[in-house]
Amino acid sequence: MRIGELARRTGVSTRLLRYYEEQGLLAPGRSANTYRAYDEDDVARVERVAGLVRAGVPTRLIKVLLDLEETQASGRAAPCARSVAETLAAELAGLDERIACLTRSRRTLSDYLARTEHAALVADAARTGREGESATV
DNA sequence: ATTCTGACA
DNA sequence: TGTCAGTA
Repeated sequence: MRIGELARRTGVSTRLLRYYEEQGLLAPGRSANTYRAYDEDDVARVERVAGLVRAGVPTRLIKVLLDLEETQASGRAAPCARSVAETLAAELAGLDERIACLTRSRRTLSDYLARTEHAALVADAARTGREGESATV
């Protein structure tokens, strides 16, 4: 199928489909007319990518994850290359850093607000019910 | 009508 | 990301 149909079937714009390809997330073949040619597997692949993007995973990492899955699917040789694990570990460290930074910001604003006559507006950190977090994709 | 690449907002 | 251009 060509890009238009894939876009309709996955709900992902043709613009994004080409962008994903540019990022190495998709590798459709080309028909004689130079049009991109996608197969059924690409439909699932795109849905997978879209899900990860919605989960906030950077395309750079999605590529790592997808490559890893393919490696595990075809050759059951290496469950997870050390280099891949190191990339993921570095990403984790980066997230921890950002979380720490955001936590400081949160505390600063929270403490300040608590000192005003609007202390009641301070969101309780322990508040549960967190929505919008898409499940494991 | 549909896709392609590159570029701008 | 959307969209416009100029093609094939």
